[in-house]
Amino acid sequence: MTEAGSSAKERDAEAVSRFVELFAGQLTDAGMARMPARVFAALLASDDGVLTSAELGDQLRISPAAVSGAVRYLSQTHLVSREREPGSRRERYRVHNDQWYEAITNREALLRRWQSAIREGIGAVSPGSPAEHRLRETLEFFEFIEVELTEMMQRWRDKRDAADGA
Amino acid sequence: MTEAGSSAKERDAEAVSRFVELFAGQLTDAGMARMPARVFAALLASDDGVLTSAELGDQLRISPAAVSGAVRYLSQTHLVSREREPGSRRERYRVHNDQWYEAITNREALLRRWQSAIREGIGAVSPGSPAEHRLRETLEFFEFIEVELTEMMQRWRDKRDAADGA
DNA sequence: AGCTTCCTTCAGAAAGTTGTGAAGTTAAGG
DNA sequence: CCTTAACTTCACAACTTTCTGAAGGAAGCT
Repeated sequence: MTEAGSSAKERDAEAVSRFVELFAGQLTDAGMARMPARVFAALLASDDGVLTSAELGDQLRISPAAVSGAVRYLSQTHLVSREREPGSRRERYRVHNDQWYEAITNREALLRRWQSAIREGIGAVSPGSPAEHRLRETLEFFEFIEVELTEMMQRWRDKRDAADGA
Repeated sequence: MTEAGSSAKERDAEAVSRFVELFAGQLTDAGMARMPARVFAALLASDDGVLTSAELGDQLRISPAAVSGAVRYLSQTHLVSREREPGSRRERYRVHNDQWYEAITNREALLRRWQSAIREGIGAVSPGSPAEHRLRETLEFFEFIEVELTEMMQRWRDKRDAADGA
């Protein structure tokens, strides 16, 4: 009876489910919608990082429609990729570490929109006012962050490559 | 008639309002609740970075209750600070660039919770499995980010100090 | 001390969001 | 070519969130 006890040799479905819900909850708090968060967490904890629609619906007790909505969001934001096993109509969803690290740190589009909004603001306040100064500094800050994030991810890739190569 | 035309010498209340709503919208998209976002944007665009409750309610067309809720959130998250002019019951809210840069980049608490959740997950999957490997790398990534963000903000402060000192 | 002004809290109405069932679409497989 | 399995879309119901008006409380001013 090696698998009946809590020998920790085998995957404990219940403990995995607890993790999935816990981590999904954190992601939800951080702003991600609930279903995408749960699907993402389930994929992260899955054995090979791949699950089918049916497996997801089954594990999370949600309808096919909910799975569909969640994976659409996740693949649009590049947190997971969809695959189709050739000669099957079963779709598979995969989480790939390299991909989703990039996805969550790629705030470039967001930062650009913010910068653009701030420039609007600079045009609206009185020239030379403290408000203008404040907004200019804010703009500089966002520009700084944008560059820094890019460099940070390059450092991460280097670190990963070094670790894998060793 | 210098102020009647669009000479851009004066603050254009309507243009400022457009900026406030635009930027607040971006913040809302990024996950911030609407009222806090609007209040924050209004403070950013205000002349001295200070507004009273009444001014905020007036400018944004919202009830005192809404102002109250918004500033409670904003001061809890250190995006604005509250002041009380001595000998007045009028409260004033101030946005201070240095403070809120730190606030929005300080994701330490969040990252810690994520790390802790991931550790749970590592305990739940089969030792030696790809799932374990994936979760361990994820944990490393979050630890990396935590350090990097700290260093990034130090670089920002240095840059600011250098610019101000010059 | 009492009045007044301002802020906060709270219950509830209005608005928004989410997930489901059911119908529709696509493509494999006999 | 028809059947059938799988995914998607859509309308709606349940649930949440949000903002307001009204009542309550704190602190200055006379």
